[in-house]
Amino acid sequence: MARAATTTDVFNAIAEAQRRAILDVLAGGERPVGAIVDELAITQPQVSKHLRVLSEVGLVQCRAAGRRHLYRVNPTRLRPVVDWLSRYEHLWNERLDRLDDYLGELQRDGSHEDHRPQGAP
Amino acid sequence: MARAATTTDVFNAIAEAQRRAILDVLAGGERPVGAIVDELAITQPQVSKHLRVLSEVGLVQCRAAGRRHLYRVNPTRLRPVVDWLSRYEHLWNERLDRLDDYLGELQRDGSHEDHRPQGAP
DNA sequence: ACATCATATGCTCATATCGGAATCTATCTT
DNA sequence: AAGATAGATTCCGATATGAGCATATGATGT
Repeated sequence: MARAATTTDVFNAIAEAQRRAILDVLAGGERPVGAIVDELAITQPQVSKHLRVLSEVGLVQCRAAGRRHLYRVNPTRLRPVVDWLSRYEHLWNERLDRLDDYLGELQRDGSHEDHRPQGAP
Repeated sequence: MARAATTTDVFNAIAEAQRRAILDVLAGGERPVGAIVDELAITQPQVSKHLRVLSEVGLVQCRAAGRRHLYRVNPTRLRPVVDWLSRYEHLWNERLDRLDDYLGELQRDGSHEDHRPQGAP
């Protein structure tokens, strides 16, 4: 056997730095492919292929809008990674810092606001 | 270029399921190679090779004790992954659950006990 | 219908991989 | 010293990869 397929699981999908970069762009809101191509220095076919991988593991979702395909990140699929990491977080001592972050966030927005539809300037 | 080397960064190193399994074993404490071989169903050479990869990215450290090599996990090296994930955690609505986990942990340790919000089943 | 824009797919290539089997090195035991 | 034990390393083969480039698909506007 060679290395596991990138579409095997989320761990393999996010192993590639460019795929993480794409997700980072999409974390700013729904974007067409071209916007990713412009923002990162990757060719359009590469972006499309990476989006395909991300899509197959469910990390992004697509919506057709005219001749454009709008991609958005689906962060819930990162859960296996978060869960796995949670076994190790307690091994180093930053619970308090992280707790403080969460408390701060909680206090700041106070409500359950969820899908901010991209405040495009 | 082919896929990035597994030793490129932590993301690539933990992409392989067996390597994560090895780390999981080591999360239970320092272990010799043979203990990993016994606990997981992997051949000794494979375990050694995986340990080498994990070692090169700093996820494990080795200590020689006689003819045995005791490995232990170095969880601080998971930090890049945690940091990257933190950009996405706020995008899904589990702050409260996670907060509760942290609060629970905290209460068990005994420090900071007055941050507990009311209710929270 | 046609030209154009936005995206997806197909191909080829070089490369790093994981697994298996054999072997080497270092240390302990008798 | 000889043998046994614990790990590490090397060689091999099969495979999936990411990049580049050309091309196909599909929607828009005129």
